[in-house]
Amino acid sequence: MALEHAILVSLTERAGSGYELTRRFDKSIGFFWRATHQQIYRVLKRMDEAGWVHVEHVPQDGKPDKKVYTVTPDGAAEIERWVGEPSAPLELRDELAVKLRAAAHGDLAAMIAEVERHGAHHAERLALYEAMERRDFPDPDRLTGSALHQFLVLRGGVSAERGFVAWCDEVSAALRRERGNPDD
Amino acid sequence: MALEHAILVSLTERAGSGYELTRRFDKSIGFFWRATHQQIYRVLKRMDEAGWVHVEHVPQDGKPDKKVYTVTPDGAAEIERWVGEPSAPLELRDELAVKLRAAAHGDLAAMIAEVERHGAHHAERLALYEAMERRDFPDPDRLTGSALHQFLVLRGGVSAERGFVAWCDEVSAALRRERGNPDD
DNA sequence: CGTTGCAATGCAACTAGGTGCATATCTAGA
DNA sequence: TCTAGATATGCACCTAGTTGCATTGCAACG
Repeated sequence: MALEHAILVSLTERAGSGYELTRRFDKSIGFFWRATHQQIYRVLKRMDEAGWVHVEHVPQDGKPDKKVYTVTPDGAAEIERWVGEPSAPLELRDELAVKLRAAAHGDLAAMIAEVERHGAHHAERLALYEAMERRDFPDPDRLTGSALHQFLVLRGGVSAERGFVAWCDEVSAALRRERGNPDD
Repeated sequence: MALEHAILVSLTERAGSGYELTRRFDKSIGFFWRATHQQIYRVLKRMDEAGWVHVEHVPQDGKPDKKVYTVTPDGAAEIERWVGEPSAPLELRDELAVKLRAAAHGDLAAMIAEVERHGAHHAERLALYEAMERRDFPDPDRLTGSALHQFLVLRGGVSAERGFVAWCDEVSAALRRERGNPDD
C-alpha cells in the first residue's frame, strides 16, 4: 500500500518516466523505500488506471521513446488523504541479528568477519549520507518547507547508519574478546 | 528464505509448538524478525517435509493437544550452512520518512502529531528493551556464548530505538519551529 | 447455563515483492 | 562491423507475507 505513495511523492517533486523513477529509487527516496523497476512499472500502470497519474508519450532522439507520468488532482488528493492517515511504526528486520543468536552453533571467526563486513557497509552508507548532507544542505538552520523535510529525512538516515556502525563495532569487539578467552 | 532459519534458531534454543513459537515471535526473536501464526504453521509444515524438524503429538489435559517441534540433525546442519553464508545488510523501510517528504502537501500540525506518536512508540519500545537488559543481563561483562549473543542482539535493539527516538524528537522540534515561523 | 476468552491448529484468498527473461533504439569504442 | 552499454518498457512466474475465517477443547465468570 505504500509504493504507490512513494511514487506519488517522487512524481510530485518532479514528473518522470518509469525508468527515471527507477534511478531515483536507487538513491534519495530509495534509501527509505526500495523498489525494482518491475514493481515500479506495474504500480504506475495501476495508478494510471486509478487516475492518480497521467501519461504522456514523449519521443526522444538518440534514445527510445519514454512515457512521462504526472500526478493528477486525484493523485494529489490521494497523497493528502494518505499523509493524514496514521502509519505503522518502523520495524527492524535484521537477518544478522537472527544469525547472531545462532552464532554459538557456527564458526565464530566467520561470524566476526560477517559482522565487520556489515559494519563496513554501513560506514560506507553513512559517509554517503554525510556527503549529501554537506553538499545539499550546507546551511540547515535556514531551511523551510520541502527542503527542510528532505533534510530531516536524510538526518534520519545518518542517525540510523551511525547506530548500525556503532552496533557492529560493539558486536565485533565482544566476539573478539570471547574468541580470545573461549574458556571464560 | 529466512523465517525458516529464525524458527530453527528459536527451536534450537528450546523445542516448542507452533503456538509457542507465535508467542516467541511476539517478543524476543520477533523484535528482529516478525511473523504471524499463519506463516509459522505453514513454514513448520514445509520444514517437517524437508526433514529439518521432527514433530511429536503431545496430548495435554485442560488444553487441546499440541505438536511439539524439535530440530533434527539435518536442521542443525542447515543452520550451520546458513550462518556461514553472507547475509544482506539491514535496510530501512520507513513509511514515516516517505510521508515527511510529502509533508508540505498536507496538514503540518497533523504531521507533527504523527511524528510524536511514533516517538512515543519508540520510547516505549526502548524502555522495554532497557528493562529486559537490566533484568536478564545484570552483569554483561561476564557473559559468554549464547547468553552473550542474545545480549548483543538486545543491545542492537536498544541502540536502534534510541536513534529513532532522537530522530523523532529532532523532526518534531524542527517542524514546530517551522510552524512557528511559516514565513521564514 | 450461556458467554467470553485462551490455547491450539489450520484453509483459502489475496497483496506485495523478487527473479529471470525479452525486446527495441541508439551511441561509442575496439 | 561487431559488440558492449545505456535508455526504455514490459511479461510470466514464483516466493513471501497478510487478512479473514473456521474449528475444537476447556476454564472462568456472571
